Amino acid sequence: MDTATHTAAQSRVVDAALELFAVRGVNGTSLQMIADALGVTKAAVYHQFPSKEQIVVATAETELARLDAAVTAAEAEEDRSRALEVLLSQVVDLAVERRHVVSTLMHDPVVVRLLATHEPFPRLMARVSRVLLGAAPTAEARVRAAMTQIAIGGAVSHPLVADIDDDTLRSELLRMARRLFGLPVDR
Amino acid sequence: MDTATHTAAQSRVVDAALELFAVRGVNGTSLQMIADALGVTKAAVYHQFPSKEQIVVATAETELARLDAAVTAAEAEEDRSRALEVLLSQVVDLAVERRHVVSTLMHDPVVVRLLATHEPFPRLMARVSRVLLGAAPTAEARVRAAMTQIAIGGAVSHPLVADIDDDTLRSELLRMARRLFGLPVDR
DNA sequence: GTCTATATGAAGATAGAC
DNA sequence: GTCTATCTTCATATAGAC
Repeated sequence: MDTATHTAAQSRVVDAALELFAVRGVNGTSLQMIADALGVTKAAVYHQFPSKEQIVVATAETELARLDAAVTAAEAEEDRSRALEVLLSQVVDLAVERRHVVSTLMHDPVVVRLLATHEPFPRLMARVSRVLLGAAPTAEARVRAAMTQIAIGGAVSHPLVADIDDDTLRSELLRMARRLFGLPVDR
Repeated sequence: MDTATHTAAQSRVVDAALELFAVRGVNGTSLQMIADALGVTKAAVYHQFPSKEQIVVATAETELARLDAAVTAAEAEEDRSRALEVLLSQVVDLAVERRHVVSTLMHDPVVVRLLATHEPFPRLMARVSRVLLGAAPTAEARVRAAMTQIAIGGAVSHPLVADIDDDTLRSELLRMARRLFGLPVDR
């Protein structure tokens, strides 16, 4: 999942697109809007990416590179509790840091389809789920894993927490997540 | 929040629109698609609603009527724990029953804007939050309230729980929600 | 309540010059 | 890397007949 293969001009497109996607959704964001945000024409944007879909893929890749790193770190832990702790804390960090874009990327219909069908995204999501599920994928474990992914990713952009600073939000989210998994909460 | 003011033809439009919105998002759903799903022409749809926006409003009203009922029931409880229990259990019921559409309605950019700006939706959302927050809107309480709304609404449509039957999903979600609020879990 | 037909604009995308 | 100009398709929306 390489971000390094992007030129500077491509990165500028991705950054501008991401901000717009977060507010208006992918389908609500036209190439004209992206071009306007960059102060260039549509044709200039098309010179960087062959289609709008490829811009969406590039934004998803950029954001998910760090999720990949987090799940890789978790998988390296032998003890299940430690693996969970590593994944939850890194995912919370990531979600808070990217709080203004994370919810869209998880819920936008276009992105959802991409994450479900376009490798390497489904594979990455399966790895995240595997760590959260543990050995026994009971109904309880699956509901808990689903709630965790959704709750962390979605809560960071909820109006109720809009004026909570990053540090507080991070620690509160982590407390809630640990509580769901029966991990020690205080540290 | 009246659903009864719709004619049969209007209700058919709303039902068809809702199914499409859930899969493709509002911006990804054209009036042509809605018309095709109903086997009529676009003009026939425009005869029922003056604009696409009004269709979106009607779908939101239809779905949120029952959330309104749930929060009204909760507000009638004097004891805070009982109010929470009433709201959580009814919201879980509602979310599970409407699991294929609930996530869209909470996250679609068009609907989100509507819920934030178009009365009576913001008022309803504020009432839900007030019950969940309780007397002291601390950071912890706000994060918990945000996580709860998001987790219940979003988890029901998560791939991980796709093949869990409604009854199991309902009881597991309720267990998780109660755990977050320190309510008794077993019953 | 539904139709045909049409207006008007904006979307994604391409050609080719600078 | 960016531009102007253009193509095609599809969007929302309206007029008026049946």
